[in-house]
Amino acid sequence: MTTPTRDQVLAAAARLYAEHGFRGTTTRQIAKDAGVNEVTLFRQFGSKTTLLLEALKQHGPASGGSAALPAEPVDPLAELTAFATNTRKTLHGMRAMIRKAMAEFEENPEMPRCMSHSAAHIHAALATYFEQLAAKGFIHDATDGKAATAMLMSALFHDALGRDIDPHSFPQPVSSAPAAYARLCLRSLGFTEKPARRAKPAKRRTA
Amino acid sequence: MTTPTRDQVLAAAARLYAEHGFRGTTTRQIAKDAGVNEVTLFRQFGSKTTLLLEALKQHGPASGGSAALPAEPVDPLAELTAFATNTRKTLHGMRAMIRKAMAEFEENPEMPRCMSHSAAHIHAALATYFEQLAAKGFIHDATDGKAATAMLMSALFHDALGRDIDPHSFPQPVSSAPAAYARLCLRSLGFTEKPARRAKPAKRRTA
DNA sequence: GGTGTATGCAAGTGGTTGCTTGCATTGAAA
DNA sequence: TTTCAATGCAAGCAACCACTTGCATACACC
Repeated sequence: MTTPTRDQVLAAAARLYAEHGFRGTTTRQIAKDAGVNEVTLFRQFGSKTTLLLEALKQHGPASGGSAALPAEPVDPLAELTAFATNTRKTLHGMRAMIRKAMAEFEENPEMPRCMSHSAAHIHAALATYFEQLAAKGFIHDATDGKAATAMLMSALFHDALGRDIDPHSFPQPVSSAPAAYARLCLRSLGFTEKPARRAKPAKRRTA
Repeated sequence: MTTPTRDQVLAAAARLYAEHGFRGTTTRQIAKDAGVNEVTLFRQFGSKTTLLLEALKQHGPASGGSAALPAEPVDPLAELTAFATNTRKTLHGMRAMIRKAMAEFEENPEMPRCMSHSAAHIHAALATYFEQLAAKGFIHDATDGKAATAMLMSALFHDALGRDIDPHSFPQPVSSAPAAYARLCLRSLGFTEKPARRAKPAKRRTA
């Protein structure tokens, strides 16, 4: 069922949705961008709504795995910085689509929810990582792990979505921001940049 | 020039924009909600675009002052918690309008920018507060104050905008979240819940 | 060859949208 | 009383929208 035509249509629909939102995306433009006739859209998907829903399910943020957190923490600051950098970049690449989906939440709640699936995965990976940090003695306890997870994800999310709108509200330059978020997050959990219990010294990046 | 008619129109326009966005807001509906004839809109404002721009300038988030941070820090944890609670509530009340404005940033950059004015005020007040915390010895230094400011604002912003979409990503219950954000933020700056240098014991709210 | 399915093309339908026009009404200032 | 600006009302306009219909074409499978 994955005809090339269908994929072209879904890709064009997802791209146009990210650029213009639901109301701003017209079936004529989708057909033109996909190189097919407009009636083909309705014959294949029935309506504009189901077409765009399918497009977001397929070309949404599900494809990017992007977790990139080690199962065994060794150098928390370096690892969390890499995670933050990676996650911010992924979110930044999808910022237009995320903004549109969030804005249309009241009118179509399914679209942002299908995106929050991937966010939930990242969130869960981060929470697990913090629990292991606590188990290994890198941080005092994990009672605040959930709140710290939410704060770090919020910082990355807001940075990815809002920096081009209001750069003044974010640390400059952008390349240093994820590291700052990671460092503050770890410190908020009591991390002192050296493992408490006996842990291998491991390689340590010079800040 | 502030005829009652004009104000009714602007209020209705702002409310409908928050609910349906730019494309979803029709001049017919604005006129109906404001209780005036549709042609009055065009005679007074010329076009739908200038009307909505004016509506967001006037009924945007400019009215809410809401800073609520003391000039002289005494009990940082209590004060920052109050600030976080207050700010989150304010942002939450405007979440629909903020979402729409952010989503339409590419097509109309002025709308979200006029909203970021008030965010900049809150941001600046928070940064100043952190500087005073450092000066008073509550926290070690203020080198990370800007990043911590951004992180706290991001947490409040993301919470206010995203909790109804994806509640699973945020600390539960919502009433405890601002306090958690404030506590983690202070700890990330080295705050140990008791002033370092000699500071008056002052009244301390029992947590 | 015959059949069925996917697609293209042209045209059209009913509805909505931003915006305009022409004319009547009001109400306050001159 | 006259004047003038603001508003209402009815109608309409041109464009665009999602979606449909009827028919021709192409291509795969039997």
